[in-house]
Amino acid sequence: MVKSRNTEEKILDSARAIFIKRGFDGARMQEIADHAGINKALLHYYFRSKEKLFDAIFSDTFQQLGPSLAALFSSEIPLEVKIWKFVEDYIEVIKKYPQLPSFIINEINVNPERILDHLKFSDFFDYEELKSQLQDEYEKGHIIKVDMEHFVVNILGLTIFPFVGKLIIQKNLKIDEASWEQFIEDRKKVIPVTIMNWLKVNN
Amino acid sequence: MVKSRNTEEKILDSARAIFIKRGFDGARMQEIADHAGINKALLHYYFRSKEKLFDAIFSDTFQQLGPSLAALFSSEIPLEVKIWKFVEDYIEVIKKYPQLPSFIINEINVNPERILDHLKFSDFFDYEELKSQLQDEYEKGHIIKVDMEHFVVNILGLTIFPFVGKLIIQKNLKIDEASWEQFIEDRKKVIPVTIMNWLKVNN
DNA sequence: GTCTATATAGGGATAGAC
DNA sequence: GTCTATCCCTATATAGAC
Repeated sequence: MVKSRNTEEKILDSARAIFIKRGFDGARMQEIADHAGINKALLHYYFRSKEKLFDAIFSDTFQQLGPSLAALFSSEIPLEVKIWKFVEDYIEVIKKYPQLPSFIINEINVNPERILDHLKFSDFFDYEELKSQLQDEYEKGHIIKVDMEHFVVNILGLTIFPFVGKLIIQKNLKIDEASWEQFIEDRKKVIPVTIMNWLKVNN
Repeated sequence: MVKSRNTEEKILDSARAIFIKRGFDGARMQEIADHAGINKALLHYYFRSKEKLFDAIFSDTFQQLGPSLAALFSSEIPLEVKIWKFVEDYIEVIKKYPQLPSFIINEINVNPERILDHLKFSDFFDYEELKSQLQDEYEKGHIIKVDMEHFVVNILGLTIFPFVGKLIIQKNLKIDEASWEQFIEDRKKVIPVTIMNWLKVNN
């Protein structure tokens, strides 16, 4: 029983690593088995098929993300603090799974129906709270008028894009691995500044 | 000869469509053949292997992108005009191949070496020109001091992310297909405003 | 639960007729 | 140049021993 639990976890960890690295179509059950140090047949013993194994790791991975961020964005703290904290937390989360955003984009592109149900933005954002907060700040004259949708897409784009475009950016802007870490660290400041300056009322 | 040219083009068009839709690993030579209305064996007659076919369409696709944008960014027009025009042009280009950014991210993630050589940011940006322009504007007191790297990543992130994240964004922000078109249209304004406000000197 | 061996299918690639 | 038929390998999945 204890043994079994360990094997199942080894499989899940290996499957996650390989699926994220290769994508669903590129992943091989053999490679997952090798990575877990077990036999291919054992994968099918624990999870009936490749599809089911994929579903298992995908749900599992997503339950590890999100929660902390959801709480943050729906909370009653000031908008500016929210932005700074969100970006910092979000970058830290992605750093743990740097290939995850690319992977998700991959799979959604290739097979939307397989993956879309797993994803709920609402785990991350409380839109109504955010929407009324933006409206509120605008009415008080603290910020310019912006659509919640563009606000969300701006923050996510600024935050996520460097991770999904990492190799292209690195190669073309000639940023080596050491500088890259610093570059990401710098974005924790650049992104909130970009957003806050965008929102700032000037006249 | 004329006939042959047409067949080759049909194959390239079909291959592009299927590769972009399914990714390299998910693409099937059979599906490409069906899409082109020809036989599977004919694919191998024109292009020896799946890999070679992939390389052919990839180079080909990229030669269609870029040129206009490269010229724009290295030109001597004012920074603000450059940003507005770049975003507008870039969005228009991506709209022709909306799945292309996801596809590139896919393939780079899964098999960097196969694809990375095809990609040259320098087709799009002249960094030195841009860098000195940013420095120049800063010294004149027109804009705040920003790193060229973050400037580039900001613009690209704001522009590209909506396309790669389309389905997630649509689903979670409840934007239907009709509104989506308008949303993208709106970004032609939102993005330059975001960037320009970010750069604005306030004190 | 875990292994070896094998069934079965799918897909890239080639042979050869026309 | 284009087709049909087929080869052959690879990958998922199952059977069955231990």
